[in-house]
Parts: sequence; structure tokens; C-alpha cells
Amino acid sequence: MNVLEKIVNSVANFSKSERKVAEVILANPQTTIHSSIAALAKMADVSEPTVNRFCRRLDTKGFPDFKLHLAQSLANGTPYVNRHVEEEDGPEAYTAKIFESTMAALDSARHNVDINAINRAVDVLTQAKKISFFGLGASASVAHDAQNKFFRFNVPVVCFDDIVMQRMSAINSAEGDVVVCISHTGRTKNLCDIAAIARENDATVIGVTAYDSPLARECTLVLSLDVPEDTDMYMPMASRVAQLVLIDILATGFTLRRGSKFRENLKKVKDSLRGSRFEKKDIPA
Amino acid sequence: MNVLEKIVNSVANFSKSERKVAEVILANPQTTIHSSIAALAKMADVSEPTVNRFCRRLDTKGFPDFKLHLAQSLANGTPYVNRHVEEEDGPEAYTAKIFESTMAALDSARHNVDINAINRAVDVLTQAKKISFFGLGASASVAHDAQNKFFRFNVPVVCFDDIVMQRMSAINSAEGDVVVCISHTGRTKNLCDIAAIARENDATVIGVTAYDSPLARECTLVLSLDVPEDTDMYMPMASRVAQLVLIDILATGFTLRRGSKFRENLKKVKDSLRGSRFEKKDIPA
DNA sequence: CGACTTATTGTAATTTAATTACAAATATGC
DNA sequence: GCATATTTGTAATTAAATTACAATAAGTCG
Repeated sequence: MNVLEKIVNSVANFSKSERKVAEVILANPQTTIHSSIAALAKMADVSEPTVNRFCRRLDTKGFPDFKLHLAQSLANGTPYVNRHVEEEDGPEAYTAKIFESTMAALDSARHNVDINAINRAVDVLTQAKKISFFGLGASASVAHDAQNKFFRFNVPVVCFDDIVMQRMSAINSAEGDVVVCISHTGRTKNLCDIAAIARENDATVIGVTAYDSPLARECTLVLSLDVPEDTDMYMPMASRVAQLVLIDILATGFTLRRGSKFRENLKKVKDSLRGSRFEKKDIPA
Repeated sequence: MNVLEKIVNSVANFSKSERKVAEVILANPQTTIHSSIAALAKMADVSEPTVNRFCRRLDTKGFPDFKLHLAQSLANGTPYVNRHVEEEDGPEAYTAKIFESTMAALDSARHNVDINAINRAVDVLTQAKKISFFGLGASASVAHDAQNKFFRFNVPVVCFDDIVMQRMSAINSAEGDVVVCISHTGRTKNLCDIAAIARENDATVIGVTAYDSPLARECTLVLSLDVPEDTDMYMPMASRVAQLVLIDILATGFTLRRGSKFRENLKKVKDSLRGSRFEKKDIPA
């Protein structure tokens, strides 16, 4: 596991001084791997043995071993950790933290997605007579986005963010229709109802939601995204980005399945937008 | 550059003993990073200073520094790159590629955002009498998302994805109002008009769009996101994710600026949603 | 509230590892 | 084949990390 993540995750078990060490390391990971234990101790304003104890607590053999692990974590260019935004953060700090948390979330999601489930979902979608995307609240915009994407495929696709419309649509669904329900928590009652109704009417229900949630239990097929935890700001952030990426993946799988001829069509759709846009001014060679 | 490659490439410049060291390292790189200089010297059947000289020849400061570089090379050195999806990619391949491209895009965006612009945007937003989010097509869902976020702040906020409504709204704007126009290319004619109209009516116009685009020129303040290029599938993918993250950042900046009292309110909004959800079953201690 | 216990942190000593300086050995050119 | 240059190793030195222990701070219970 990424050492940086490990530090963040086990910050609770740290003592006061150890936390100081953690902060300094998280702030300058790149510097850390080129510092001696003495230099780091000074930076964190603690004693050298404290740094050593800190390393041991993270299951490394000692400081040099810790640096090795740290170097490995930094190697893939990603010090992406889910760092929480703090009250006293300036624009620089919170901007960096949000970017990094989002990337960390994507990284985690990437390792946790069930490729088989994705493949089956693509199967189902390519064979759908009609596709509906339903989401409420923050997930509504994900549903909209999905509609926008699949609309380009010249497939019958609808999207509702209104429970009444969703309900009507679900009741009218039939065999061969696919309903995609999007909800991070999977605990939104209304959406669970919609999923149940759609299934009773023989539609295939794909859930983009948490594994083993009430919504998941109502679905034919679940695409779960394990995203660490959202940053403290009481609003969905990283989770929603992961959902979007999942939609991108489904859309991509869809176009690939449809073959190259189909993709030419896509290009036409894109080109058709040209009329509504200002031309890019030609740069003289 | 990858140290292992470097060893292979410069094997010509090595002396006999140095070559012995190189061989041992190439044969057991994983072991090497956990060995002392003495252990390695013994394995290669050379003296310790020879190992040290070997390290120096590879432009490292010494043996520990060399181990650090080696560790970095060994850590699955796949930095996130913008890999294009290919025709023959299976689910595994395109899933990985899309995740990685998105992360690469975010990484790039992170290094290119203008923190000052963000800070000023937050300034403007916190002082707004009314906030409007406008986007068309793929950017419409980003606008929706923004609305959802800022709505929680108990701020007058609207969002339209319909040019007629956008136009009416823009005409009715007044000093103190903030209009956020979202467009990846910044070349959507209709949206440029809206921006112009809003500005003529004394609203502050923030553009989430490409630098130096027609839309950018109509804005009071531009938040440009430099995202490499979208994957080949003829639809906006990474760019839109970057926009969403930018919205997250603005929303976060907003709440931080408003102070801790305000954030308690936010928690209340979140808690208010509880009634519409299934409770998480309590896990017995 | 104070004595006792436990946990945390730092100081100093010790050990270990890495580097340097120098000498021996090997190779290279004339 | 001798002189020079290069390579390699031995021993000494230095630097770094770790351990042992003492002091301080934080809890806990009477």
C-alpha cells in the first residue's frame, strides 16, 4: 500500500510529535527521501528517535527502509492522498488537496472496479431497446452527463431527475429496456422504489452505487465504486467524479462494441456541432 | 530516467568489477534495495568501495541515494499518461486507459490552474447577490452539478441549460450578480452571446473555459483549465471531469471563506437528507 | 487534589553503515 | 620490460541510525 496513504490513514494512532513528523513528510515528500533522519527531525522539531519510532509504527524496519518505501510511493508520480481540507487552508492548499483527493479516489476506484461487471453492463447497454438514466440530487448531473453521451450514439435515451417522471418512465418500461440508477450511497428511498418498479416491468436495472446497499439489492447488475471517503465538506465530490469516469468507460465500451463504422457516425455528430461554434482561427505556418 | 535502463546503457563504460556489480543488481534488483553495501559487495564478490564507485558512476550521490533511485524505478513506473483507447482494446484495457487519462488530465490541470484567479473567483462568488450557472451540451451537467453544490449554501442560485432561459436570465441580471459560463472550447456562439449580455447588464461573468477563447474574451474573470487532449472517442471526457473538480474547488473556497459557523449549516443540509434515505444498519460493537 | 502509573519524548551512548584516503595490484602504452 | 595509468582492495574515518535509559508529560484512581 502507498505509504503516504498509510500515513494519512493511521494518523489517528499517532502521538503529538509523530503527527508533526507526518505533517512535514506529507508536505515535502520529495525532500524527505533526500534528507537524513537528523534533518527531518529538525524540520519537524522533534528528536531523531521520534522520527525512527514514527517509521517503525508504519511497519518499516527503520528510517532508511521508510525512505525506500516512500520513494516507491512517489515513483509513479502520484503523491495522491486523500487529504482533508482544513479550516485554515489557503487557496493554494485547498486547491491542491482537492485535486489530489480526487485523483486518489480515482486511483482507488480503478483498482476496485469489477471489469466483468463493466463488460456485462456494456453487453446489456448495446442490446438495449431504450436506455434511461435516473439520479437524484448530486447524482442527477451524472445522469444528465450520461444522457448527453449516449444521445450521441443515436440510441433512444432518456434522463429524468424528477421522481414523478422517473416513476412514470419506470412503469412504462418493458423487456429489453435498460434503466441505470445512479446513487453514491444507494440509500435514497425513492430511487430504490424506481429500481424495483423497473425490474417488475422486466427492464434490466443497472445500479451505479455502493456495493451491498438497498439500491444494489434491487438491481440486476451492480457497478460499485469503492471511493475512500469524501472530503469533509459535507458534499459529494470525489465519489461523483468516479461515477462520471465510470460513465465514460461504459460509453467507450459501447462504441468499441459497435465497431468502427459506428465511430464514423460519432465523428459526424461532433462535426455537426461546428455550425454553432466559432471557428478556430488558422495559425499561419 | 529509469536506473535499470541506465545501467544497461552504460555497461560499456564499466570496469570488470563494476560489471559484476551491475549483473548482480540487474539479477536481483528487489533484493538490492534491501541490502547494505557490504552485503551487495559480497554478492558481487567485490569490495565495498567498488560498489560505491559504481553508484557514483551512475550520477548518484552514493549507495543510499542509488538505492532510492532503484526503488523508484522498481515501483511499477507507470506514471499516468494520456493513453488513447484503441480499436482492439478489451474491457480491461480501455477501463485502465480511461482512468489513467483522466488522472493525467487532472494532474496537468492541477499544475496549470491559476490560484490567483481561483481566489478572485471565490471572492466574487462570496459577495454575489445571485449566482447563475450556464452551460450547454456536455457542460450543462457541470452547471447542474454546480447548482446542486451552491444550492446547499443557501445562496440564490440558478442554472439553465436552455439558451432562451439563459438569455432571459442574462438580460435580467444586475450589478452584484455573478454569471458562471462553462464551456470547454469556449467557442459556443450562444454562450458567448450570453456572457456579453450579462456583462452589459453589469453582472460579473466568470468563464470556466479555454484561455484566450472567444468566450474568455467576454468574461470578467477566466478560469482556464489546460487539459491535454481528450481521448479519441469524439466526446468530452477528461475536460469535463476537470471542470467538475474546479467547481468543487470553488465550492470549497466558498465555504472556507464563509467561516465555521456556516459550515455547521452545511452539515444540517446534509442531515436533512436523512429522512429520504434508508438508515445504515448499525454495526454492533 | 495528589500520589501512582503509564505513555511519550528527548539525551547520550552505541552500533552499524557508508565513505575516504591510500596502497597494492593489474593493465596499458611506448 | 619498464613506466604510467587505471583499477581494485584494505584500513581508517566519518556520518548516520539505532538503542538504552532517563526525564517529562499525561492519565488514573483513591
